[in-house]
Amino acid sequence: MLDRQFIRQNPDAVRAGAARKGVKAPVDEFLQTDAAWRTATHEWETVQAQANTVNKSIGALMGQGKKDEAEAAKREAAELKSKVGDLEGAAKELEAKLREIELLFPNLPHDSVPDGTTPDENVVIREWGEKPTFAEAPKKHFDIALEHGLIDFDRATKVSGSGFAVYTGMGAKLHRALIQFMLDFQTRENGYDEVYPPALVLSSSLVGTGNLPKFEEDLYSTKDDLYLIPTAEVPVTNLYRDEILDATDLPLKVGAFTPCFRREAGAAGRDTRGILRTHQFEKIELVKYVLPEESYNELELLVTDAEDILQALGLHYRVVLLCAGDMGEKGCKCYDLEVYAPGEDRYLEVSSCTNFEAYQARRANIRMRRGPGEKPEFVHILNGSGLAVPRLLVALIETYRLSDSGDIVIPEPLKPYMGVDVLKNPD
RNA sequence: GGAGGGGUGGCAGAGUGGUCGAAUGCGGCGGUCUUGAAAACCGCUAGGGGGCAACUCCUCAUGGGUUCGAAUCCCAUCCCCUCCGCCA
Repeated sequence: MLDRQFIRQNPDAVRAGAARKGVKAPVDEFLQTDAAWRTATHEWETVQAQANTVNKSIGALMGQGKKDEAEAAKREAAELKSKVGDLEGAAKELEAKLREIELLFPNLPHDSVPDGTTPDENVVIREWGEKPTFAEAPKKHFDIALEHGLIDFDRATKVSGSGFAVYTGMGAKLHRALIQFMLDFQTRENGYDEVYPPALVLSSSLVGTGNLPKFEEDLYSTKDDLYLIPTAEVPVTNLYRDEILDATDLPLKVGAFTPCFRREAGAAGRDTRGILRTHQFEKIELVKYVLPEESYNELELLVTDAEDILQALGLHYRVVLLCAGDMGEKGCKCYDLEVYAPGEDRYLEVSSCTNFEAYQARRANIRMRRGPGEKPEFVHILNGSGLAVPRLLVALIETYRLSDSGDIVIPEPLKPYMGVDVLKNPD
């Protein structure tokens, strides 16, 4: 959601910003409805004010024992009442319509975001490490997973259909070790408060983050008006919905591990082998509530917080600044972290770090107050994965499988969690 | 699932159908006093919308209803608490 005042005063800037994302913002519809709403509201309030005055006078007249005058006032009030009802109905209807339109506006890209419509136009900001080299062509993760018995794809399909994985044995343990390591790291080293939120949420929470009403087809829903979360961003961001935070408590940093559920409706047939794209996956999510003037600085810090994991694991990756057309509707500025997977010979997105500015805060009504007597202001909200588990696991086993023996070397930080240094090739 | 109780401002806690957006206390802020602090005393202290402004409207869980008028009465929904049952 954008600031109403801003849209009124800068309709062209809103149109232009949305256009950079390849989205048409309903600016004209907004302006028209907004004007009608304000007119209707004014009319309603004027008559309501009259009615209030008359109603109050009735009480006073009764108190003074002026019965006749009170009766006359009652008749007048009754007339005003029906007028008020009509006007109120009209105003409320327009307000609801305005809100509906408002929720359809995309967020506007920041000035520092490059133009572009496809991933080809994203900009690589920096790379870390080097592409690992192998004596033989490195294996793909699903072959390694089968070789080591880390994942049972067939039984996953039997149990849940396509797009799921059953991690088995050391695969399950590695999966768990990554989660444990990342959460421990972000809470110990980077100052995030750990939270374990529900994986089922009300639709109102999804409106708050911007997933509804526009992107319902991406979500799994239940018969109970609850949705499965597509990311921990949803429950965590909504933690402070309708609250006014104390500015001195900012930045508020929350880290959460959850499963994530996505229908991947638009991605059927893409990345079908292995665990590159599944309907359920696990990740650690980092969410920050910050002062508006700090949010772009906080975005850079968020990116490095997520990078810390990849560096600790010694995995080659790059940081990509997404162009306006590729970053989705909700963000102002977004960096992707892409880890290199040797078997795939490509970079896999394991994190998207986004500054939403006040877009989500406005939808979810999350504000802060700078001091006593100050007006509440919307906070800026940022989030990023830190990181997504399956793709990280892919990069890990593809990077650390030794060509000659087929053994998988466990990187240093994971050893305490794994209890072993190497996954021996069973053959 | 059954029975009962309850949702009021940052918190606690009053509230008779008619100057109640709401007593009082605590907390917070400002002031007097003090070398400074404490204490005491005085004042201020909910959120949102519209309007340049004066001002005005809405909000006492939410949505309906009764009434000229609802925090107050009625109905529905949601949430919380207690007891019983069930359960990891």
